[in-house]
Amino acid sequence: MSTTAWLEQLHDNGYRITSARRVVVDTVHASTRALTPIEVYDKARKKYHALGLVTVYRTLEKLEELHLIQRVHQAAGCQAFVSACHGHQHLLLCQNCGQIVFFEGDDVEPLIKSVAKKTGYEIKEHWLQLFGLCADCRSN
Amino acid sequence: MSTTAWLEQLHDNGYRITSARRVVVDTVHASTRALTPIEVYDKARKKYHALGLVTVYRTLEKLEELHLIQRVHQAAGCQAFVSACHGHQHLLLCQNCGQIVFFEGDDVEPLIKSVAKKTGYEIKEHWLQLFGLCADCRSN
DNA sequence: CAATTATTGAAAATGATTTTCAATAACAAA
DNA sequence: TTTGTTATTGAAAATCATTTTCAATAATTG
Ligand SMILES: [Mn+2]
Ligand SMILES: [Mn+2]
Ligand SMILES: [Zn+2]
Ligand SMILES: [Zn+2]
Repeated sequence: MSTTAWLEQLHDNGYRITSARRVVVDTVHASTRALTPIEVYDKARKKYHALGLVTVYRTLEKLEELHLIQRVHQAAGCQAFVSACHGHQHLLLCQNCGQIVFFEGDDVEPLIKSVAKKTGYEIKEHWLQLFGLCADCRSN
Repeated sequence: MSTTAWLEQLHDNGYRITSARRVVVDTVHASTRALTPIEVYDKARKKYHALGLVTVYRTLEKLEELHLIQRVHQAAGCQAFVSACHGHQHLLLCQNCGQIVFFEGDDVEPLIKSVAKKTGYEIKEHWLQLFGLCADCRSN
């Protein structure tokens, strides 16, 4: 999904397209790492000096609401965001450089059924996240 | 694992057993829901009025360090703690009442191998969490 | 019991996020 | 294109969670 598609989404949902929003969208969209609001702010400000941190927060909030980005939970903290995955995918994160890859093809259904049976819960949702070292970080 | 075992663990690691710590340990240990520091504080203060919130933070920190409790990540927030699981287990949470159950027997190894192969990552760790409705919340 | 020293809670400090507000920029309609 | 309406902006202040500082106190050890 392109940055223009993100801007369209914003527009279609009644939000105005502003320079501040463009630069936040560009920044998050371009990153293969999860970025915190401050990191987005620092990167984006290089392209648009007048940007305010508040606007970064407000824009991230809207992008999350429209499911264009998603929050990434890590042992180190849970304030960072990445471009959202498409369809049923999960995250794989490099513990060294932060690089993120989505993968699909997990088959947790049998597990879910067995756990549901044992516990009496009706299971509605699951989170799965893998951590490791990317090819680059392994060799260097 | 009993509360006395937790206190022993604290003691064996050079920490003193105080009234404040006892009451924090009791509170977290007794709960089948994840509790935030403020929730622990409110509950524990009913038994020990002089307790300070700072001490709750400090005690939780030590319990986490000794792997007696673990942080629970949820869409609503990531500051809550529960008694830690034993061995290789994962969490199942009720989205309505917050009740927590641990389960084991996931087999994500084949998936991990296949993802490792596709992505070139060396996978070191995984998080899996299930969400749903507990038996009580389903029927009521 | 006495001496040592970790622990305590209050208060202040910090850091992240949210709210308030007046100025401005986006955009729909003319 | 101009114009009017109104969403959006950034600065500053407010709020909320967490951490640090500090002098008084309580837990341990001998
Ligand atoms: Mn899945
Ligand atoms: Mn597992
Ligand atoms: Zn890496
Ligand atoms: Zn989290």
